[in-house]
Amino acid sequence: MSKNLVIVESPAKAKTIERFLGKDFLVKSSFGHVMDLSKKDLGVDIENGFIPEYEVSTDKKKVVTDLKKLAKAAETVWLATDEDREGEAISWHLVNALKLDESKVKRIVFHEITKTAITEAIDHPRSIDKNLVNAQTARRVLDRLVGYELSPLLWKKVKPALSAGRVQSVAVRLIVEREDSIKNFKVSSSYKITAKFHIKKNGKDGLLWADLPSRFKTKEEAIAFLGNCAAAKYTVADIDTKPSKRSPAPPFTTSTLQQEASRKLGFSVANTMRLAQQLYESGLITYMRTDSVNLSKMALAMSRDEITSLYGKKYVKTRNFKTRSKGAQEAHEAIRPTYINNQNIEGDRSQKKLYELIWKRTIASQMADAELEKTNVTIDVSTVPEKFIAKGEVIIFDGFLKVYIESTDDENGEDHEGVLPPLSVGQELDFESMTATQKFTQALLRFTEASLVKKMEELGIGRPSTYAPTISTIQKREYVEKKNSEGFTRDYNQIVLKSGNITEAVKSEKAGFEKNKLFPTDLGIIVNQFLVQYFDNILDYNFTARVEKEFDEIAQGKKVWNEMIGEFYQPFHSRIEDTQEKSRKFSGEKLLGIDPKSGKNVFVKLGKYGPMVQIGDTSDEEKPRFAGLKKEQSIDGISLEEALELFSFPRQIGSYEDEEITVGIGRFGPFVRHKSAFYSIPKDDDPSAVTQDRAVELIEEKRKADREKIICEYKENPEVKVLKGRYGPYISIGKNNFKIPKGTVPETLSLEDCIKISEDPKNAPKKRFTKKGKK
DNA sequence: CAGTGAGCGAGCTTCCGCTTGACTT
Repeated sequence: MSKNLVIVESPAKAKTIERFLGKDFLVKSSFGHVMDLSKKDLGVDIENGFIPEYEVSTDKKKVVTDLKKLAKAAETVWLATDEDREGEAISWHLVNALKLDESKVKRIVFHEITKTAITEAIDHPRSIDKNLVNAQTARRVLDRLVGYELSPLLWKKVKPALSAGRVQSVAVRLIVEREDSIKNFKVSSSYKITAKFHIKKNGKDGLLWADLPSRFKTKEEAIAFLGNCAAAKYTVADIDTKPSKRSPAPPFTTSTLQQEASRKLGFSVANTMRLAQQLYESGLITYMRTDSVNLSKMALAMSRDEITSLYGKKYVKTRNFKTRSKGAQEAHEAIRPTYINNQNIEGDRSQKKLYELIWKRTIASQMADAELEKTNVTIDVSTVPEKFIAKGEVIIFDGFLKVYIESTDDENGEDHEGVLPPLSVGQELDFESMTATQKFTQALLRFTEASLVKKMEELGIGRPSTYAPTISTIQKREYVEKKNSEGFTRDYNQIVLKSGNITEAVKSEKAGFEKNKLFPTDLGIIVNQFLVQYFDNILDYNFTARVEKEFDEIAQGKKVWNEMIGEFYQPFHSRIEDTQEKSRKFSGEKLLGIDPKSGKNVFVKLGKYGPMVQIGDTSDEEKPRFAGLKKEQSIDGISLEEALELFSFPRQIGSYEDEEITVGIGRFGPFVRHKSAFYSIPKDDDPSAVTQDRAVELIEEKRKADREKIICEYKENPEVKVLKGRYGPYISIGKNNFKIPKGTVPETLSLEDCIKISEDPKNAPKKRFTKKGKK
C-alpha cells in the first residue's frame, strides 16, 4: 500500500501526475465535487443561519467509498484539487466525506502539470483555507436560494416545470433584449460615394478605388454632387504613409476556443467541448475548461523552439498575456497542445481540425508582431471642396499572420484596402467612374451560441464548465431556439457618373440572413417579462459582479458568509411572498383589437397548451372562444387578421368515400380528419388553403406509407404485427410495442415468436416518465 | 396524440459548478 494518496479532480490529470511522482504516491481523482446540497428540498436551514445540508452526491457514493479505503491505508493524504473557490471546497468536502484526520491531510496546489511544479508543490503544503471554502458555500447557497425560490414561483404563475437562476435567466434576458432591439431598429440610409480611376499597376491596366469620407443623406444631394464632379480634374494632393503593427491574440480559454471554433469551423459550443474533452483525454491538449491565458514556462520554451525551427528566429516573440475577463480564477493554464512540436495528430476530421486551430493559436501567440505600412492618399477634385481618400495597406513583415488570423463576428468587408499602385503628389488621375450607392444602417446581429458565451464572460456570469450546459438548458426549457433568419430582399438606389453622363438604377440585395442564431420563444419572452418586472435586482446585468465582490471579501475573511446571505435573503424572500400573493397568473396577455363580428376583445396569450388567441373576456357571461396558434406564429408577431383566421377551424372542406373531411389545428399542428383518423398537414402547406383534392392526396399518402410499414401480419391474430418504424423494425401488439432482439431477422418471425418476445420481461415496454439515474 | 383553456388536487418539476461516462427510444 502506498504511503501517500494524492487526490485531484480529473482522472486524466491523475494519470499524468502519477508518472511524475513515482511509486510512493498513489494518485486518484474525485471526479469533481463529491458533496452537494440535499436535492429533495431547499437544502438550506434558513432559520438557523443558512446552514447548508450537504450530502454525498448519489453518483459519487462509489468514488467516496473507494477513496475512503485508500485514505485509511495512507499515511498522508494530499489534497491537490484546483486552486480556486470550488477546488478549495472540494478539498474540504473530501475531508468531511472521507472522514479524514486533519493531521494527516496536506493541501497542495499547482498551476501547471510539470514535474518541477508538482514536486515544488509537495515541498510547500498548506492547510485548507476555510475563508475560501466559506466563499464557495455562500456562492452555492445563494444560487440554491435564487433557483429554488424563483422556479416554483414560475410554476405557479406561468407554467409548471420552468426554471430560473442567477445565470440562465440573465442569458435569456440578453437574447430577448437583443431581439427587441432588432425589432425596434429604425433603418435609415445614406449615400456612399466611391470613385474609380484607371491606373497602371506593374505595367498592367488596373483600377484605383477612393471613397469620400462623408456620406450624403439624400439621393438629391448625391446626384447634385455627382453632377458637380462631371467635368472635374482629379489630382493626388497628399500621400501619407505610416508604419503600424498588429499583435497576435492570446492563447485560447474555453470561451475564446468556443468562439473561434464556431466562427472558423462552424462547431456548436457543445460539439467543441466534446471534441476538446476527447483531445484532453488522449493527452493531446491541456485542460479545456479554463479562464486563464497563461502558458507554462515549459510551453513557452517549446513554442520558442518550434517557431525557430519552422520559421526562423526572427519570428519568435515570447509574451505573457494578462486576463481581461471579470471574475477569472485562473486555476489552470490556457488551452494548448501538450506537445507543441506536434503540428498534427491522429484522429477523426473534427478532432484534427480543432487540434490544428489550438496549435495555430498557441504558436501565433508567441510569434512576432506583424509590421504593416498604412497609406492614405488624398485626392483633390477641381470643382468641389470635398476630397477623396484611397487607402492602402502593405505587409512589411508577416510575423504571426503567417499562421493565424483571428476572425470577428460581423462580416462587413468590402473595403478595397490592399497594395496601392505607385503614385506621386501632383499626379493627375485618369477618371473612370463615380458611384453613389444607397447604404442602410444595420441592426445588431442576433447571438450565436458562441457570441452569447462571449457576452456572458464579459458580464462575469457563468464559468468555463457551465457555458455549454447553460446554453443547452435555456434551449431545453424552450426559452430560446436556434434557427436561421431567412432575411429579406430590398431595393437600393445606385447612381453612376460615367463619361459625363449620370444614370440612375434601382438594384436589389439580400439582407438580414443569419444562420444558426438564438431567437427567444414566446415562453422565453413572457418568463423574462415576469422576472424583470418582479425581480429586476437579480435580472440586473451587474448582479453577479456585485455578489462576486462580496464573495471575494468573504474569501479574504473581511465578511461573514451567512451574514451576507442574510442581507440578500430577507428582501428577496419577501419579494417572493409578495409576488406570490399579489400577482395573478402571468400569461403575457396582449389585446390585439376588436373582433368585427361580435364586437368583443381579441387577446393573444400563453395558455396551458401554448400560445393561443381568445375572443371575449374571461369575465363575460358568455364563455370566451379559444384557438391555438399555428406553429410558425408567435404572440409577438401575430396580427388581428391572422388571429381571427384561426377561428375558421375546424372546418369541413368536402367529403371522400362518403365521409366528411375536416381540417383542424391541434396540439401537434394542423391536421386533416377523415373517418376518425388524423393526417397531419405538412409544414409548407397553408391549412386554410387545403382543398378536398389535397386532403385526399394526404390521406392516400399516409395509407400507402402505413401499408409499406407492415413487414408481417398474422391472420390468426390481427392485433399482432411486425412493423417498420423510425428506429428500425419492431413488434406491435395492440397498443404496446416491443423491440426485436439482436440477430433476429424480422421477416422470419412467426406469430409464436412475437408472443414469446413480448412476454420476455426484458423487452417490456418502458414506462413513459421514468427518471434516469439522476445525478 | 388531435373537442383542451374555469377549478379542484396529488405529485412532479427547479439552481450553479466541479467532473466523466451510459445509452438509445
